[in-house]
Parts: sequence; structure tokens; C-alpha cells
Amino acid sequence: MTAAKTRVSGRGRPSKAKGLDLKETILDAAEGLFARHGFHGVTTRQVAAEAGVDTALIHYYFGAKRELFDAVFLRRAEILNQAREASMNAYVKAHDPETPGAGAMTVEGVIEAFIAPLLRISQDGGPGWKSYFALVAQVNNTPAWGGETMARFFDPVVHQLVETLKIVRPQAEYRDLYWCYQFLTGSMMLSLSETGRIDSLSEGECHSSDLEAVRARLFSYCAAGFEAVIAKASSAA
Amino acid sequence: MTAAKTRVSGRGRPSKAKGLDLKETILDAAEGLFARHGFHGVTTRQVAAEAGVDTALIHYYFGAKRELFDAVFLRRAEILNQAREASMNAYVKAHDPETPGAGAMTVEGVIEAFIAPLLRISQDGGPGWKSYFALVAQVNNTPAWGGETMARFFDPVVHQLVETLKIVRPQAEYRDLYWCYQFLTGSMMLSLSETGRIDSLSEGECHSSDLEAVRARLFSYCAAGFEAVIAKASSAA
DNA sequence: GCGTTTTTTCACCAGGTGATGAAAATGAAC
DNA sequence: GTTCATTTTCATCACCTGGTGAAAAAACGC
Repeated sequence: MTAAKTRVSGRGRPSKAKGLDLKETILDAAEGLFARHGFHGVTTRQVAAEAGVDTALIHYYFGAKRELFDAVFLRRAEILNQAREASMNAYVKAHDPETPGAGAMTVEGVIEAFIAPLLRISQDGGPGWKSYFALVAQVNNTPAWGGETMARFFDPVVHQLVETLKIVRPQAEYRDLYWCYQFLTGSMMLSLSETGRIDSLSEGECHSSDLEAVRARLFSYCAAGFEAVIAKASSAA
Repeated sequence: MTAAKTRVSGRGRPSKAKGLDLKETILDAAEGLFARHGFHGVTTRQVAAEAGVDTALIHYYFGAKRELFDAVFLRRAEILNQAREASMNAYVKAHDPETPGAGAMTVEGVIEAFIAPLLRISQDGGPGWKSYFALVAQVNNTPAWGGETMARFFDPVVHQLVETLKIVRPQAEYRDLYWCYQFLTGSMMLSLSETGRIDSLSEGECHSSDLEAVRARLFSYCAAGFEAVIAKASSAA
């Protein structure tokens, strides 16, 4: 039926792995198209044409269209989560109070550890990543199934962020941290997704693709926002 | 052809305006569906069924599907722009330096004047507005045509925001203000669009629909972010 | 070479798509 | 009640949709 799942069968041909290359080709094509036009804005035939394969091959490898989409979403999510988890762990470790000479953790430091991997990967990880971030930004703003999909793939690393921030600011309330995360992710995803809006809005002053400009501003923007919300809440209490 | 455009013709029936009610009914149905599933995720037949009218009637009133979408988008955009422009003008006027006893404008005050009308309308303007904001959030994050669409409908009021902020912080660079606006709009639209993500993420601590919680945090969050970015830029210069 | 398994292609289906043009219904003006 | 522009319905078109099953091709072990 679905086939192509168990590559470990008895006698066939396990080597060469031509099929794997094609699978990646299909995922790349689907990724670019889904990112630009959304799930419903793309047909399996378009994906097949873009990848240069037969339509049926997509179903052979991935099953239904939605499964293809999930495969696209999952492929880089794992890499992303791993990079972010490592980045945050490294930050925490580098500021371990046991370590002599290590400064204390800061809100901005934690946020940078959370966001910086995405910027770095988007800049250095190859062209597919830009499409991928645009895709995630769209899912993030999709009411019907976006929240559920984001949760499925990204909740753990967000919880790690919130818990780490809770260490840095123990007096902060969780509900404030979660709301601030909501603000952060809205800014971050829109900035990683290169919609071109800021280009025309600023009449050439800014460029969507200028992630260096994002890096120079987003960390301090979000950190200051977090601090302000936390301070306001504790002063009101 | 397109028909139904010129209602001023010779002899017909100008009164009663049953057709106008139906037009609004269709727009309401389309709005809700487009907001939930995106432009490509909705068929004209679904819209017709939801509105309780014949499919052909949609084409009779609005022409092509994309024109229907634009009509949905435009209907509330005008109201929104008017409300925001009035709100910001009122804020500026209330802090006119000529006025005796009026305090100076603040970054947070300007931002509040820019955002608050949306929160108020979403809370008091009727259920259609929540759908509309979800729709705008999706368009805002659509790479293919989102930037262009947003620009077409919302650029003027954003320029007004930036210019007003430039009055409050004359030393700020335009590129910093535009980037901060990008961050702001990402946070704002995601918070106005009720994706349900924060509900599950926070395990019940926060609710997407709790716009009062947004109001209590978003203004100070964004204002602190703006100030931090401006301060960092001018200290670096 | 042969047999077997996987990969790829081909032809096709049942149902849905946006859109249209002609006919029917409606409702005011006279 | 007739007239006539408008509004609403109906039947339909040409095309595209996701998906499938059988046949062909390729890749392997022997």
C-alpha cells in the first residue's frame, strides 16, 4: 500500500539510494511551493512538475497530500529544535553560577540563545531554509490547524525557553512569560519570513532579506519588552 | 457582464435594497471561511452554502473569486484606517505643546493610540471582526501577495505612526522605526488572530480570546522594545 | 543470464473547481 | 395589468483535483 516504508526487506536493493535523492527533491519542491502559496494553494501536480517527477510518485513516497506537507514540516523542525535546544543549553552552561568568572544569565542572553540559531541557519543553511521559515510563519498564523501543528512540533523548545527565563526572573508570572513569548514569536516569524512588506513600506530603507538588521534589533527589542511586562506586573501586584 | 455596479439606472427599483443585505450576508460568510482556511482553502460553493445563496449569485455581485476576497478585505479596512487615524490624531492633539497643562507625547502613548482601536473594535465591534483580524494576520504572513496587499490597504496609517514616533524621538533613524514596526505588527496581528496556540502552550494559563490580557501587556512591551532599539542605535552611532 | 523487489510510468476515475449564459422570478413605475 | 430593469435560479461547461491500480522499467542478489 503505502510501501517504500521499510527499506530493510529481504532481497531488494538497499544501496545507491537514488530514491532518497528523489525524495529530497520532492520535499524541496513542495517546501518552496507550500511556503509561497500555502497548503491549499498548491496541487500535487505542481509539486511533481517542479520536482520533475510523475504525480503518482509523490503518493508512492508520501501518501496523501497532507502527509507530504507534514513531511516537509517535520524535516527541518527536528534540525531546528536540536539547534535551539543546544544553543540554550550552551548558554545556561556558560553562565553556570558554579563556573568561576561566568556572569549571570540575562533575559536578553536567553532570548538571543533562543532566536540566534534561526537567524544563523537562515543565513548559512542554504536557500531551502528561507522557504521553510515562510512556511512556519504561515502555519503560525493559521487559525484552523496552525496552533495544533505548531504545538505538535515546537512546544518543548518553547517550554525550555520559558523555564529558563523563569530562572533568570523568578518573580515573573508564567502568564506574562507566555504572552511575551506570543509577542516574540509573532515578530520573529514575520521577520524570518521574507514577505517584502518592509521593503516597500520603508521605501528602500529596509530589506526583508537583511537578517543582519534583524539580529541587530530583535534581541534587544524582545528583551526590553519582556522586562517591561515583568516589571509592570510585579509593580501592579 | 459584471452588472450590479450602477444602481442609478433609469427605471428599475432603487428602494428596498434587499440586494444589499444579501451582499453583506455573502461578505460575512466569505470572511469567516477565508479567515479560517485561507483564500485557496475555500470554494465559492462553500461560501454560497454558508450564505444560503446560489453559487452564481456570488459571481453576479462580486465577479471572480479574488474580487470577492478583495471586497472582504476592503470592507473593514476602511473602517479600521479611519478609526486608527482618528485615534492617533486625537492623541497628538491632546498632547499639543500649545495646550496648557498637556503632557508631552510618549512612545507608549503613540503606540497605544495605534493599537488600541483594533482591540476595542475586536471586543465591541461584533463577531465578524475577529474573523477579519485572523484574515489580515494570514495575509500579513503570505509571501506571494501578502506584502503587496497589506501595502495597498494599510501603508498610509503606518506611515502616520512612524512620522508621529519621529516627532517623539527625533533622533531615531527611520530604518529603526520601520524594523520596530515590523516587530510590532507581527506581535499584534498574531495576538488579534485567535489561533489557540497560547491556550495549549500555556496549559490554560492564557487564552487567545483574552484581549484584555493583550491590552495589559502589548503596549508596554512594544514601547520598551522601540525605546531599546532607538537607544542602542544612537549609542552605537 | 534469472528471479525478485523496488522504483517509475501510464492511463484513468469519481468528484469538485470557477465560471457562464439563458431562463425564471421579482418588484417598482406607469 | 403591463412593462422593463434587476435579481435569483438552473443547468451546464471545460478543466482540474487528489488519488489508484496495473504495467513497465530499473536495481539488485545469485
